[in-house]
Amino acid sequence: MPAHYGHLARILHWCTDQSMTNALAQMDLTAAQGHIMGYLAHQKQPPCPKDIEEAFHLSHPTVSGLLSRMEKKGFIELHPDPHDRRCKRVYILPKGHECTEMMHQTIRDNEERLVQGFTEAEKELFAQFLTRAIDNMGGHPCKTPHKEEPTT
Amino acid sequence: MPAHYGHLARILHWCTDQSMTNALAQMDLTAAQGHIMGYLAHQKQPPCPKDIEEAFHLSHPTVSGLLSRMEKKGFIELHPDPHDRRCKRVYILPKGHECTEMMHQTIRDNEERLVQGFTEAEKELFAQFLTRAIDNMGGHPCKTPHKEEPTT
DNA sequence: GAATATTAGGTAGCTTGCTACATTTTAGTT
DNA sequence: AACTAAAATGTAGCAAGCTACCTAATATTC
Repeated sequence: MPAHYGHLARILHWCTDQSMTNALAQMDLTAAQGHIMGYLAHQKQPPCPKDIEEAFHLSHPTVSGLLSRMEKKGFIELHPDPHDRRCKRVYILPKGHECTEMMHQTIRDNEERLVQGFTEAEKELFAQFLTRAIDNMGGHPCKTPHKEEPTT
Repeated sequence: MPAHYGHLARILHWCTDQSMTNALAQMDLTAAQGHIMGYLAHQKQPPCPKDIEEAFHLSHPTVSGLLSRMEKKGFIELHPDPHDRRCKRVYILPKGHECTEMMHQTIRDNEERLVQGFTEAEKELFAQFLTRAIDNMGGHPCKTPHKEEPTT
């Protein structure tokens, strides 16, 4: 039995995820809520829950629950869209804005740390290997899971 | 911004996980329940819930819930340990045994497929890169997450 | 031997994921 | 204009993770 690539990939993913989760916990955000904050910060217009569902491939009850908890903690506000009374719009409050730079810094730190001691050639090869392995597994069928998510 | 190694690792992990989850679903097992079946099959003695908690780093209420649902579906049976009335022992029923070879075959298929078209040297290098990246991230602090788990 | 500590497990209640069904509003058809 | 189809969200209820607190049985200690 050679190397367990799948298992190694799981562990590596777990490491980066853990790092972000810890950073978010210090701001009173759960991992899932942090992912959504990251998405919100990248949007030009306040998105509606439907947009979030599609970006993260989540069901609408899941998004609904996440947003209401984030609203309760004062990170966002939900207001009905005046042009379409079916929709709500998600607005970031100041407390929410404070999180995003912290999150981006965490991502940058992780990326740097992950390939610490790699030569430039090794970095390139590593990325190629990961990409080829993903392709071999049939790519990411649901387009790109967590597409807009700046996490990890 | 170079390659997002963390993100690629997440996607690769997702691919292999998906493959196992689909295989398990055909046997009326959820992913978490399948992981536990794999563990049970590798034990010499029928373990108690406590052993499972430690092997998978899960809380006892979580394990308790999983086992009771697996028992309800006829994959396992729980009997009190005659030597220690605090403990229960988890016994695999025939229906449970049917799952494990299928699971192992799925793992073998995934591993092979993942590095399809890789030369032997490339395989070795890939495993090294993954391991080095994990080390750079501080390893897997909680010893090895999902240690005994043959899944992925 | 009796009091105390540890250990295994249960229960309650939370978050985050899901599906299925109901509701409301907009869009499209005739 | 009225009817139907589609779209956005809400609600109910389940799985799987957690923490916190409780009970019962074994181990330890005095």
